[in-house]
Amino acid sequence: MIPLLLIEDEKDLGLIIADNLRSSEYEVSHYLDGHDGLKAFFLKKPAIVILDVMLPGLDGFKVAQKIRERDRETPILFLTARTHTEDVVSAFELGANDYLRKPFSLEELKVRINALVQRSQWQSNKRFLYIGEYVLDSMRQHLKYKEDEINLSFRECELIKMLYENKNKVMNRQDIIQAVWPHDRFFTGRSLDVFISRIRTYLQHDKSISIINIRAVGYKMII
Amino acid sequence: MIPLLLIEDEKDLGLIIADNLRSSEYEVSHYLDGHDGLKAFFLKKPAIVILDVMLPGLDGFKVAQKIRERDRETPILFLTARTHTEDVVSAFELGANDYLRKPFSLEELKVRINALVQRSQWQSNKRFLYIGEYVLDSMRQHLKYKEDEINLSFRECELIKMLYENKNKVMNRQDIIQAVWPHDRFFTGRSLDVFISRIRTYLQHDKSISIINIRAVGYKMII
DNA sequence: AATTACTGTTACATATTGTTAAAAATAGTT
DNA sequence: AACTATTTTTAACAATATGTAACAGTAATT
Repeated sequence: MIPLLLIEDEKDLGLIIADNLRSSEYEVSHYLDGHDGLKAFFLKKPAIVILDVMLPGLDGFKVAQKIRERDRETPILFLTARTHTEDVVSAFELGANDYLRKPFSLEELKVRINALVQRSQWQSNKRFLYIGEYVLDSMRQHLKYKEDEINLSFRECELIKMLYENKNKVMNRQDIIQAVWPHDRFFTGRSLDVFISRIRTYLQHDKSISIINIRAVGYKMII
Repeated sequence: MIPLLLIEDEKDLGLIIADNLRSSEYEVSHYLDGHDGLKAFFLKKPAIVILDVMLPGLDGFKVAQKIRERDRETPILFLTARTHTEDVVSAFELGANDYLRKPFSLEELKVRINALVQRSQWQSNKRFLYIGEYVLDSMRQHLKYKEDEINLSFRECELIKMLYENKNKVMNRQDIIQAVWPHDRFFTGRSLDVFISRIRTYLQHDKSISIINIRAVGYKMII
């Protein structure tokens, strides 16, 4: 079940949406007011937020803004009755990921929600990562290149996943270590370098993939 | 300029869209037919694809499918005249990232495109700098001259980038140091001069590039 | 011209990273 | 428990990046 936060003041509409989504794979928390909704966000950490623009108390834009101050990942989908494009523009500027004009079909809403959740990192337990010409099956810890399949160890797999999910960004050593060796609090050794070396050789067949070092900072996977 | 591929068979609509987008920051390639558009995709590697559903030759769904067989990253936005939600469902299943119903406002289209491009990995429109006869891949930290490719270190790359982005302007020492050595707060040494010396030798093949010193002030890249 | 301040260049010292092999730890099996 | 296979860490050495020092060269100032 995927936790979903719905903030919508029209009681009936809210109920219908909530009901409909519950019957698929979502666990819906429904709030009628901006303040309550915002509080619930930080409490429940939903995978996605469905947010009405016009709300009593705190309007949808303000709620989105508050959310984005502390969370840049969770997708937000706006529901809007207004038709002005400026609204849409400001919604996107506030970090909205999509919007839907009322009236909308429930089918359409579901499609959008699925799309957003699927590509959001809430699903970072995504099983298959398509890394250049490689396919990483993070569940089975397999790395496939064309017909060849390599068995990865747990940490090898975690490291590749971590770098790929942050591709084209510099990841500093500490953050990588935190992510891949979460329990070793006094990790001082050079295992990371050894693992980097190893996964470089795994990934060497696709020339468009490279892991570069930023001296005294960390690593960056480029693809 | 961000490369954008538009595949739309209605000539006039296509022209209007292309025109409008060109005036912002997009470099639009417009194709009227699925087959041509698909070919163009692999040739031009656009940052985003705008794809009409109904097309002569290969329809939009098939084009998307073919694209997704080899590329899972580039965002695809569908334009559809049909209203059936099933269409939308199948579009998303094929890997579409968004869709827009005709008729739509150009403003809205732009908003959507911006949102998609921004969160896609193609933010690297600054990736390649064309410095005289050299090409700097600032992501991979490579400097290419004709067939030769040099691996740059992180700071070498930053320095070249910094000077090139401010070409023909005098940059004073402190500003350069701030940009390239952001953490070293008590950097007093002469590394900058040494690095300048080094990148001068890297860039020596193209006589039209020079880095001159402005005594007691800083450096200026002339090109 | 002599002095001074700054820059160019080279060589070297040091710190960080790359790579390989072996040791140690862990998990799986008999 | 003993043995085996696998994973992870450590150790050692090689390669590279960066900073420092030294000295040569150049421009400005006296």
